[in-house]
Amino acid sequence: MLHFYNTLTRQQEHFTPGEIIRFYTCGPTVYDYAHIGNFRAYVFEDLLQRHLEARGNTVNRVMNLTDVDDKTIRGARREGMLLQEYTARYKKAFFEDCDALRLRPATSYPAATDPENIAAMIAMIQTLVEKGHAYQAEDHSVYFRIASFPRYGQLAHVDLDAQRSSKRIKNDEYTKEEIADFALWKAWNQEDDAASWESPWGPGRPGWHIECSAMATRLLGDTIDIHCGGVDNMFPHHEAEIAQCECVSGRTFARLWMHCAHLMVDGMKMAKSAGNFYTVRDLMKRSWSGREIRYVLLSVHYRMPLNFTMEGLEAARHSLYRIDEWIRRLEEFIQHAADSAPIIKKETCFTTLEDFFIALDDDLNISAALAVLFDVIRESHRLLDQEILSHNEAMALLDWWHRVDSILAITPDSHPKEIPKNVQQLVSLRYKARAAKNWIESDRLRDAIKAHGWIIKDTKNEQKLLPQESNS
RNA sequence: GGCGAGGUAGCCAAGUGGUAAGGCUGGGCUCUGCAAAAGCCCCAUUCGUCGGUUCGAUUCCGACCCUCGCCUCCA
Repeated sequence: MLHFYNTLTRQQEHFTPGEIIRFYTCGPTVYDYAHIGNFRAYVFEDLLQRHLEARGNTVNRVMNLTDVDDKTIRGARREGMLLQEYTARYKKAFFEDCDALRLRPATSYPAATDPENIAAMIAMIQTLVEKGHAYQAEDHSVYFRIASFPRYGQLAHVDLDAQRSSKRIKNDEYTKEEIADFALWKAWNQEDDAASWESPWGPGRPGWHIECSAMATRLLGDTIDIHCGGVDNMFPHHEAEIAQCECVSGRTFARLWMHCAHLMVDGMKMAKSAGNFYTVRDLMKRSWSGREIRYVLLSVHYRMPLNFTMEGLEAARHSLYRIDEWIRRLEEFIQHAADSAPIIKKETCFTTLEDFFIALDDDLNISAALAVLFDVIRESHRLLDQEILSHNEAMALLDWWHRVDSILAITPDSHPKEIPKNVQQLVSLRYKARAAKNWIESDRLRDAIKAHGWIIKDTKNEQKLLPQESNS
């Protein structure tokens, strides 16, 4: 039974999936490399999708790409590039980073500037204007009339009347009926350069919120099952999406809203000025691998603030090695051990395997799920040590692991690195040295091999070579 | 000021009205010529503080302290 915390109701609710789960996730604004805070949200969404799929559901997930807004226009201008060229660069980078973090691709990645999306946005705005939910102001921009949608503020539990009287908000936009009214269509101005589309209200570009509303409903229908994002998108972005969609369709926009908490770095908000601002590629340059970054982002419950540190990455690395070693040992056991090992009662061991998935059913309780994994790892080592694990049981464990890893996606890359010739030579030299019990030479060669990026593990009758973790 | 999240061992982090999962670090041991990114074992009388309810609270209630986030376009 799936159970998720719904931001809308502030409660855990049963989630009953339909035939296809319609899932919308707010994607990046492609004006720069996405940072690990952004990716925390995407990893959380990936975990959710993978778990839903592991539970046998079909997920139709849409992630938008915001490729026109103030920042993209400014960036293109600064670099003297066309907007499309500029955003193409960061779209490409975004997908590279997604691959590095092993994010499952969404079903589609609509971009705001796709003609069919611009058309959908204009159609929505038109309907809103016709129904009296929107108006064109003196500056030629079109705004959503908050006063026409009493439920506005419901998701974030924001009381707009209180906001209105707040001193913090300066009424410096005189053209809007109310300060909180937000732009649906922004009239063109000089600084927009070529970022302009024709509309019934004159040339201009879409507002941010209408993008998501139009793309979500165009691709997934009026009512979607799950809508995710970071907490900071709750207000006003998601609030605005609800207002727009529900005023157009008259139906509930999203049944379930899920928001992940912020990521912090070294206990502080990540900021370029604080020098603690990381992109995925920054970390990979420092030789952290995608799966290590993924593990850190994955291993803290999504509704808890995540404190990202180098120590955390280090811990992730060691945890992953331990998992690697366990898989390696199981595989080796299956290969080498004939089915002569004594059969023990299967049922008495590993009764907790399903608990991994049951933990995730409970609002993605990843900590409890990982605890199951590590318990199983320890227990199977014990049984292997005692030589009472059966061949069949080892196969069953490996099978289980494949199901688990279809969610976690943390196995090392399946293509082992080619061992360079010079390293192979050093290894064979070391073999001879060891046969002659020349330990000084053996140790020297071990260091030499390590300098080439390979770690040696001596076992009873062979030298095992393992690549030091690098970008993978 | 308004709204919200959180304070559990050196660090990260689950959880429950009945006496504290898991990971990392550390210590011990096994293996090893020595090693190791190997394996096993051990490591919180205690869950921010102070009261209350209770046979019993880390878990429920109240107050207080601290940290963090959002409050109009930052995931």
